[in-house]
Amino acid sequence: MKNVVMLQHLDHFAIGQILESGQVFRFERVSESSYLLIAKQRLIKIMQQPHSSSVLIHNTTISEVDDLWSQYFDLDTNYHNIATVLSHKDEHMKKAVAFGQGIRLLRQDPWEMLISFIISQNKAIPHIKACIKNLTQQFGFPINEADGEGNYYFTFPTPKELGRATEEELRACKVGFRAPYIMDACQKVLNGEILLNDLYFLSIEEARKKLMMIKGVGPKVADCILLFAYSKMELFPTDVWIKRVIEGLYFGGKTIPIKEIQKFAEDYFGDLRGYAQQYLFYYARENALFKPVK
DNA sequence: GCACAGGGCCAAT
DNA sequence: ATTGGCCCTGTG
Repeated sequence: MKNVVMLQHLDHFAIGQILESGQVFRFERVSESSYLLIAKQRLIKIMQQPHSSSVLIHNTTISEVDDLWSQYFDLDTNYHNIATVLSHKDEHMKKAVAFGQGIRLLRQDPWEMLISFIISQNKAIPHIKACIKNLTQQFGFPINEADGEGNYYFTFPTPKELGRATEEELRACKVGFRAPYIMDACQKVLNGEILLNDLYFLSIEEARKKLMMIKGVGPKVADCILLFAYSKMELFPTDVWIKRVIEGLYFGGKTIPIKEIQKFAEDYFGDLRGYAQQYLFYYARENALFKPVK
């Protein structure tokens, strides 16, 4: 890891909150102020002291920051305005936004998000991370740079690479009943039935419908893909955490159907509901809010 | 040690 | 429209 780039005067950028808010799975926490991240076929180390507006990125260059990381970290979006609007909704949102101060919505790779969120269903985040790591080690290729301690990391396998896997090989990566789902995704992408690059230009409803043609992709998984890869900020993926935190904060703990929760989010958060979802997810999960008591 | 739930979805009723 | 089952694993 040789080249180091320093970014200064970053507004609303906290690497810990960004990576730990459940939108990305290919990272490792090295210390409180240091993370390894695998993205864009690269391995970088990001260092940021808590509450600092400066960030050090190891193993990259200025031109890569301009060409890759600026877009990946959504540096052109003004999060000050977003955070201000959401904070003024009510006291709950004020707390959630303050807690998640520095969160940004990453612009990630559609294929990686597709497979990652197929795997995510009915799994806990550490387990999701482990499965994805297994897949990359089995079917990706080594990134030409170690982490400084001799550990090697792997690219996310392409549709072609992953498409060569048998169901047994996939199950050996601990993905369980999702193995046929992954195979179906590979097949539909490889045979051109799903053109991931075209989804950028479709309406949300059309893109959603396309993604849900893949086995194992339902409404929640499709919304995560569209939010985290295609930057459809007017989506509000509603998982168990979001469902419980919305019910807890806005419906007195009453059980509410997911459809109604989505409608509430649309009316209440408007076009900012993708951001609201991210703050609320991080807030609820980190603080274990509204977990059913045993 | 065992029951349970985890960034849900499918298939059968 | 509703519901049981699901691979696997960390947590209680």
